[in-house]
Amino acid sequence: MNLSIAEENYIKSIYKLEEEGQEAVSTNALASELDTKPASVTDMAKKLKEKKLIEYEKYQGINLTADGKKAALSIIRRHRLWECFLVDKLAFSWEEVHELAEELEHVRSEKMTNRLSEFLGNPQIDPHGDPIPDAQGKMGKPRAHTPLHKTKAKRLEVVAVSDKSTALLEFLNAKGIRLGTQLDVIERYEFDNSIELKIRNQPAFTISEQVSKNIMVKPI
Amino acid sequence: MNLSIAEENYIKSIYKLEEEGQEAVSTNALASELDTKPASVTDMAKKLKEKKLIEYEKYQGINLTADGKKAALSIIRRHRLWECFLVDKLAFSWEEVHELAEELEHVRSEKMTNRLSEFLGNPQIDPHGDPIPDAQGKMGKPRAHTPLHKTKAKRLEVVAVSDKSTALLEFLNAKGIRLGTQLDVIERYEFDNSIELKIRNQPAFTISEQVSKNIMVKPI
DNA sequence: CCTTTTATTTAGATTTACCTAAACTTTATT
DNA sequence: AATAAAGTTTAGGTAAATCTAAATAAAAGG
Ligand SMILES: [Mn+2]
Ligand SMILES: [Mn+2]
Ligand SMILES: [Mn+2]
Ligand SMILES: [Mn+2]
Repeated sequence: MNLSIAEENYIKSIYKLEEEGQEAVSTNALASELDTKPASVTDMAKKLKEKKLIEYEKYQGINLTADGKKAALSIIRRHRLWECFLVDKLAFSWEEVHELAEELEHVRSEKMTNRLSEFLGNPQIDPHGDPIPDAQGKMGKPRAHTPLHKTKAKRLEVVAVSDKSTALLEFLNAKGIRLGTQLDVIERYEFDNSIELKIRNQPAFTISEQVSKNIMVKPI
Repeated sequence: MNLSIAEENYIKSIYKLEEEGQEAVSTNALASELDTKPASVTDMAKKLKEKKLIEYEKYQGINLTADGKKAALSIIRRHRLWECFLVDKLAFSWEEVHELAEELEHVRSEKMTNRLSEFLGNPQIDPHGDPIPDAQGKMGKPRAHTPLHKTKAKRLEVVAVSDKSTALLEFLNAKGIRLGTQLDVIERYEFDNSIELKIRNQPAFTISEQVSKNIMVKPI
């Protein structure tokens, strides 16, 4: 099954949207995820169905087949390993690596991927806290996928971020929030669902619901 | 100047053929270097001329402009740095890295390239003995470009190989020839220009002119 | 210098991945 | 249930990078 770069990007996005809970991935959702037009998605859906990577019936949305899932996990493995490489070895910061990994992920070589993993010490999570599928395509469940805005606990540790945009990650940098950061919830404001937080030895600050939705936490 | 992958591969091949001495690079030579058809080369030549990366007049062959040369050196820098990475950090052997670097070279990020170089200790030559252009696009002259079949000296050191095919490199592996290997020329046979060689503590062996043309040496 | 051979270009197709605009389905709202 | 709105697909096009076959130009050989 030899996939083009475009096909790989589609497969990865379908995987992402399925994982986010979409029962069947809609044409519009995919188009907006891939920053393309719905008509283009329909075209590609026909091609991926032909290749048996997705199930697709007109107007019924898209789902990955077992083969499609396998392909997705392999792409995601490469993506996340390269992100680790860029952060751990080339000293990039977490907001810089996603775009680069978006390209590096398309160099397909199992040997290189496995050697890279080994070189990095077989990391289990990438710089945004997402789990890295192993060579067999098995991915550890996200260590916690409770977003900050949905937890009741008062003392929390940041385990992942779900949005990898430079905008969000730079905001978090500015506030001193990174993976492993421990947070105290001072107050939740019902009006706009904003949350007041405190990090030890620092002044408290408030974040919007938009932000808190994208911070994955576990209680400590 | 944003180049497609195809354009980058053309630029790199033109650079290579010019370096090998072609005054003006011919359509056929480029086609065979790129494993494509002459008609496709003509099409691309028009496009690259439009972008001012080459000088080209119908039937007159192709030459890189200053801009074209700059682009070529930047691609070659990335290619060779990735080859170093694969050999030095991921323990690949020299015959495995060219194809992978052929893809990795197209991920364009000056920051990543420079960080990679630094991470590798700013290497000056790649695993095949070719010099690596620096961040400013300056490339050290090949340390020696005397091919074995043209030298008179009896005691030699291997400094580079000019053909990067798996076939040649595996042959050299089998004979114990790598960068830095010291060779004694035992005999030159005029009939077929084959050469009998000896490496210290090993039995002598003979190589064809085909092979000796691709081994770059310096006297010691 | 004329002719044959070789090299190169043009013309016309094809494939992939897009796009816009129009048509059609599904779903939501009165 | 009828209609409006939203979502999706089709039809028809474009641009990039290929290709084959035919035409044309350059080079080589007598
Ligand atoms: Mn990422
Ligand atoms: Mn990608
Ligand atoms: Mn190479
Ligand atoms: Mn390449």
